Order: sequence, then C-alpha cells, then structure tokens
Amino acid sequence: MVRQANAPSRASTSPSSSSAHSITDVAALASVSIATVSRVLSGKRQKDDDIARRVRQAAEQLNYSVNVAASSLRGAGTRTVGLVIPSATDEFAAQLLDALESAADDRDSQVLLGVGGTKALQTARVESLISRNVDGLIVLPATGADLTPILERHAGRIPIVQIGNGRRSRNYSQVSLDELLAMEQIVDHLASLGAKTVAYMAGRKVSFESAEQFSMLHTQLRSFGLETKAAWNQFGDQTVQRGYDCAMRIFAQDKPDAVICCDDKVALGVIVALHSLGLRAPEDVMLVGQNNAPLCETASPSITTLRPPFEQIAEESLRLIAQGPNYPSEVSLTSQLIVRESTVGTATTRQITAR
Amino acid sequence: MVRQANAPSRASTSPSSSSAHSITDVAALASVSIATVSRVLSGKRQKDDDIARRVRQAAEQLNYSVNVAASSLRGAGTRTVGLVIPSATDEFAAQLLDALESAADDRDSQVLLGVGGTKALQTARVESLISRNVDGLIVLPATGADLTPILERHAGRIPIVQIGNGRRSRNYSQVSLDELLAMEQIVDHLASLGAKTVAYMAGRKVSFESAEQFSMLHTQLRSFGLETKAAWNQFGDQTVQRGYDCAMRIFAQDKPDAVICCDDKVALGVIVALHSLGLRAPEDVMLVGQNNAPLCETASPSITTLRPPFEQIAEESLRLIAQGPNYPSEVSLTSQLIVRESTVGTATTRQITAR
DNA sequence: TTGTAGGCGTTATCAC
DNA sequence: GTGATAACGCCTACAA
Repeated sequence: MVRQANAPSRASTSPSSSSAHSITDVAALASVSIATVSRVLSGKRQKDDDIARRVRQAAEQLNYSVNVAASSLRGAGTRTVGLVIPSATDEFAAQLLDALESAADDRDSQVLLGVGGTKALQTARVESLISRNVDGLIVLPATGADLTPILERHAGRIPIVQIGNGRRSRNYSQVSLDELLAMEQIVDHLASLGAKTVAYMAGRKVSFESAEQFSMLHTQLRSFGLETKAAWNQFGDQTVQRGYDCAMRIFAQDKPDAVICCDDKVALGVIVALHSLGLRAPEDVMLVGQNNAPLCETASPSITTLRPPFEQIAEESLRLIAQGPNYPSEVSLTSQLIVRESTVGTATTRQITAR
Repeated sequence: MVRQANAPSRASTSPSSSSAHSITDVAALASVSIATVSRVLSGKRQKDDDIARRVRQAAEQLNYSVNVAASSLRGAGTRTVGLVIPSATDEFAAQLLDALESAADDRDSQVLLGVGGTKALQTARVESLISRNVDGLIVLPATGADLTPILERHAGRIPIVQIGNGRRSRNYSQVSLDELLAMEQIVDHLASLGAKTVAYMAGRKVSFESAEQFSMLHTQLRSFGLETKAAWNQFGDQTVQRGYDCAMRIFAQDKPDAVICCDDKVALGVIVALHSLGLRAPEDVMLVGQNNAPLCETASPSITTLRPPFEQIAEESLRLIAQGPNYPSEVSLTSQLIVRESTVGTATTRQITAR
C-alpha cells in the first residue's frame, strides 16, 4: 500500500547489506558525531537546520532504527509493557489485548505477552516478564486466582496494574469497572421500557466479580422498584449451554419481563431457548448480556450488552505505568450500554445505539 | 503456590535492595569471575562441581536473572518472537496465540505482539517488530491482505513464517493446513453416517482460503458420491446471523442431509435456525463447523468441528524460525475432526471424540 | 551546539 | 577450566 515492491525508486531498496546498521554508520554518512545523531533522532534538539536534515536523511537511507536492546541497557525504559491474561480465547481478554496493543503502539512501545490460566502459570509469567525488564505489567488474573503474593513482591520495583475487581494490594494499581453504575444503567434501561420483573443469570459462584455484581443488581432492583425471585437468580458457567438450560427451566413455569446475563454467551443460549419455546425478544422477554462479544451484533435478534471501555482501560493502564511504581492508585471506569434489538426491537435500534 | 509470601525462610525474601542484581554481584558472592558465572548459568560448562553449585546458589539467593537486553546486545538472539495477527477476537488467532505463547515459553523465549486488521496496519507492525530485533516473525495475514511485499523485504535478514494458505513468496516459510485432507475427513465422516446430500456455507468470496476449501469440498463430494446443489453453496460472512439466514433460506424449500460450515459461528446460527424450524441435529440434519470455537462444546447440541492443530502450528513455526532465514520451507498440517453431538447424537459422543 | 569518553550487563576471545 | 578484557550499540555528563 505504501510502497511498490518493484519500484526501483533509487538504490535505496537494497536488501543487500548483511546486518543492520548502527548509529555509527549514520553518523559517518551524515558527517557528524554519534552524539549528534542520537540527539537528533531522539528529538532532544531544538533546531531543524541542515545538520538535522542530513542526519534524518542518512538514517532513512540506511533504513536505520534504534537498537532497543542497547538503548534500554543504557538506562532508558525498554518501551515494552507486559500483559498477563488467562487466555486469548477469553472475550474480555481478547478485546483488552486489541485495545492495549493499539494504545501501546501510539506511545511507541510494545506488548510482551504472558498467557496462563492458573495461578501457578500466571505467577511464572509475571516472573519472566519482569525479568525481561518490561516498563510495566498489566495483569488480568484468571478467575479465582489471587496473585497478590507475587505482585506485591515486585510492586516496589516496577509499576503494576491489575485489571478487575479482585483482591489487590495497596502497593500496586488497579483499574476496575464500576459494577454499581453498570447495573444502574441496565436496570434503568429495562425499567424505562416497562419491565417489572427481572431474572439474573450470574457468573461462577467463587468469583469475586460475580458476588459483587449480584449484590449491585439487588441494590438497583430495589432502587427502581423492580422485582425478582430466588429461583431466577442462579450462579453458573459463562456458556451458551448454561443460558439455554437456565432459560428452559425458568420459562417452563415463569415469565419474567427481562433477563440479565453475566455474559453474552449466556444471553445467546437464552435466545436459542426462546426460539425453541416460541417466545420472542424483546416482545415477550427483554434480554441483556455483558462483555460485548462479537456475536452480540450478529445474533438474531442482536443482543443489548454492556461494553467495558476497553480503550479507556488500556489508556489508563499505560498512564499508571508511565507514572512509575511509586504512585499506586485505583481507577474505576464505567461500562457503556450498547442498546440493540433484544431490548428495543428492530425499529429504534439504530437511533439509540451510540458510537 | 511455589512460595509463601510471608514465610521468612531466611533473609532471602528481601524486597529491600533497590535495583536488580547483576552478574557482578553473583560473581562476588560466589567468589568466582563473571566469566565463570556466565558460563555456568548459560550451560556452557560440563562439570557440576562445587563451583557450579556455588554459582547457582548465589544466583538463587540474589534472585538474579540474566539481563536479556545486555545478553542480546552482545550477540545471541533476543529470545523473542514476533506474532502479527488481525485481532485477538478472531477465534483462530486467539487459539494460535495461546498455543504459541506456551510453545515459546517452553523454549524460554517470549511473544511480542502486533495487532492489525488491515494490510497497512499489519505492515507497520511487521516493521516495528523487526526493528525490535525479534528472532523471528510469525504472521497471520488479515483476510485478503497480501503481505508479500513487506515480508519479502525482510525475508533474507530474519526468519519469517506465514500462517495460512494465502499467497506467499519462496523466500520465507509457510505453515498451512491441508484443506483437501480436511474436507476428506468431514465428507468421509458424513458419508459413513449415511448422508447423501450436503450443503456448504463458505467463507468470504475474496478469501484465498474460501476458494480453496470450496474447490476441495467439491473434489471430495465427487469422490464419495455425495451430492449438492448450487443454491446450497454460497459465500458469506463468518457470523451467527449468516448461518441463521442461510439455513432459513435453504430449509424453507429443501432438506439436505448435512450442512458443512466454514466456521463454528455460522454453525451456531444454523442450530438456532433449526431450533426455530422444529428440526433437530443430528436426527434431521447433520452439522459440521470449523475452527473449534469454544462455543462448540457448550452449544446444544454440541457441534462437530474441525480443529486446526494449533500446538503443531506453533511448534513448527518456532522450529522453522530456529532454522534461520536461509531455509524457507513449506509445511502442511492436518486438522483434526472433533466429533460431537451435531453429527452423532448424544449416545456415542464420548466414545468417538478423541481428546 | 558539538564532540569525546565512559559505562550499562553480557558474552566471546584470549592468555594463563 | 578459569579469569581478565574487549566488544556489542546506545545515551549523556563533561569538556571544548
């Protein structure tokens, strides 16, 4: 797109010279000292005179780029952040990953990855990333994994950001989602559409997040005057099957006005169940998911969901890392309600959906 | 898990000393020269005598680990491989990522990530990863993106592996999937279960892979004596909605014995459609997906799918990278058929499904 | 403003 | 087999 491969614009497209050039070569070609090259290329020089131009052109011509290893050896950062996630197949992790990579690229640093689904594996990944001298570490702990021991051990040396509402130490930063506000948005939305009774399919019982969400939901239901039933509030896996099973059981004898799911996959299972029961969303039941999985948009009907602000999470994490290890802080962000057909039907969808 | 945070086993658990120790400290503590430390720790030494033990213990005690920046500056590789993917929310990319990270960790190197959904973005990521001196580059091109220009420019300097069946150059390696064998497995499986007529929901028309799969399918159908119809063979998106729409259209007037989908999301859409049409899988229609998305296992019925050998892909890619840039080769791997309820029903599932 | 020189932590090359 | 020492490429006081 940028360059034609076979456009011999000059001799510049030479794949010839064996190893990469160093700052010395650039200095020689521009007839200046390596110090000057360093200053020009790192922007620590005001004027844009002939020298600066010569240096830049020489660098361009030699296809030169700074050797990060040498640079970071000297003292500056590695322009590298570590990210530890349970798995890339986790929808939340995947979206976070995409957002973080993009944000990191903007500050021209890069993402070094660690994947581990258990406390032991994640701990090992944290160790190896830190031994790589990453400038900072962003950790999305696996469900139920308490990484405070290992993170605390390193919190003083390197900035660490934990994503999510799990247990954390006061020694490192945390970026989390405001569950109360999240639930308020959902319940408000449902109430404004006339819902009176609400079922809730929660996440795994052991999870800190599940418990918090569950509590916040009931706070909001009370505050908006909506009702629920014990039998409609159960913990379970975040799978399509679970949503299907739950919905089949509930709708066999009851009919809540709305169903809130802890995850979009669950919501999709509910949709399948509704299909086979001859019920429709949103006419018969309104449905809300969470996490903005790609399948939400393409489901039929498309699923109203709560989208975590991945870009913000990424930006804030990098900002906290840039602050260094001595200012641990706690940031709480707000998810955005993406309104789709499963609560408002086909007609009004496009108008309401923001973004 | 490995260590108790608050077990004062000695003074060793000291989070005190400000910056990390260097090889000099280890040498001093072990009363040997830094050269010896280097040799012992890098395994370039035969004997396991007292000296070796002393060095290792000193390293352990100081919580020392080699500085990768310095190490790679001196000449050895960076023990880092670059991975470029279109997005982590792509199921294939996510599973590849997980497998690669694990395989890389086994050879104690790490994955530096580049995410980009367009040719331009991917090109930029390739550039920055290479300027980071990665030991090798693994690229999963975005759909329809031909990265040969940029990859070719660097193929001589650094080993490059392209994943997938897209266009490539003879100057770098490729790891791809054997589509013919894949289709043979699927069609064989369906034929052995008595299917006579088969519908196929292909991928995007522009995609090289789609075209190849389409061709291979027809080869295999012919070879097994199965039949299809032009109206049952259409290109389209890899979305749940697409599967739903396609199925509704087809089953409105026809009833093939089996449906093969280019992706599990599409298959899921088909399941939803079947539900609402009152049809069942596999009794009324057999259904096969591709890519082993997590939702396959938890769908109802669970979906028979073709699982790309992610671990093998990762291993082969790293092996090719280890060989260096001068031996570009082409490796073709075989997907594995994961048999689930959507073709064989509930009874026999567990017996047949291999791992 | 520019150049010179020293040092970051390692590994490779020499002498011993 | 071991130890001193010279690179590796870069940045940054310090001197000019």
